[in-house]
Amino acid sequence: MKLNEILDILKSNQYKITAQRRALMQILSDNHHGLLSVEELFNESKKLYPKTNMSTIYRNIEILESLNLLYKIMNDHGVTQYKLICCDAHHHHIICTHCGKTEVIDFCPLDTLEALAKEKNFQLTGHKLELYGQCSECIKKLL
Amino acid sequence: MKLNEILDILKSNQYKITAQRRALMQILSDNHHGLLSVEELFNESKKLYPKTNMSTIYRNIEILESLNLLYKIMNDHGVTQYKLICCDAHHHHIICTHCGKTEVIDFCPLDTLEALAKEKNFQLTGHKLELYGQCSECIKKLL
DNA sequence: TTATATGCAAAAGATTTGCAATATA
DNA sequence: TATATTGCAAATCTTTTGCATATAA
Repeated sequence: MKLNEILDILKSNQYKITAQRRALMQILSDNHHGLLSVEELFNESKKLYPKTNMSTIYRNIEILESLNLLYKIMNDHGVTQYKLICCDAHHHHIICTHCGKTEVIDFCPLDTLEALAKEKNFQLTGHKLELYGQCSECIKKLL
Repeated sequence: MKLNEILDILKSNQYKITAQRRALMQILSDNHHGLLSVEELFNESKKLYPKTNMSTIYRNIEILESLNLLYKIMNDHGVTQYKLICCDAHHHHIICTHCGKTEVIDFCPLDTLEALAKEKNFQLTGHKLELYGQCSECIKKLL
């Protein structure tokens, strides 16, 4: 998502645009690479606005989550990582377990999932499909 | 998985069977309901062996994870939850977001996922497919 | 008997909160 | 100016660790 889009969403929800908030949104918006931990978000934000405080990062993550703008996972080491949810169509990711790089997967078995949920008498409200592996660069590095 | 199976795996890996360990394994083994948090594992274990300590729970979770016997997710509230991995065929779950109940889903689009990974030049090492919804009992309760 | 496991308490790490000061709109 | 936001430090919560003691095999 572009920076301006996020800022507009925030504004239209009565949030003010501060320098520290803008820095964090910039980092999230620019990040096409992968998933970022709170600490990474903090460190990157500081590069744009050195005074940023960790509580500010947490508080803004909370806001983004409440607006359903954040995709959140726990990696294999138990670290929570974030990424902006793209505005475009629903999709899934393949995630490099070595460097954290993600790519969008253009596949979703939603119809099947809905049928399966119905079979079990569950009302399906969401689903998660994540692929894990090693990207080509990391495979090279690891050889 | 049955209690004896887990205990056998532990024994064959040179782990001793203590009362607190047995209690935890019992809880995990008996649990066909859903996913349990560390705190729940602790409280349930205490019912079987009151002296059990929280560190013991953590240390045993660590062992089970190292033996790849535990399925671990972070729920929507950021709480880590566990469940024994069944020995039988690879499968996925549908999870009730209200009560935590899980049921096994007999579907996996693995072939497709492998093809997708190949397309992206990723070496696929794993994947996660989880369905979230509300089970029939909870739907009734929530009405 | 010996290696492993445990309890306890302290340490480490992650996240949240209260409050006074600051900055946005 | 009024309200939301931030920084700071303390509080809270979760998880890990060191070490002496206890226990399984």
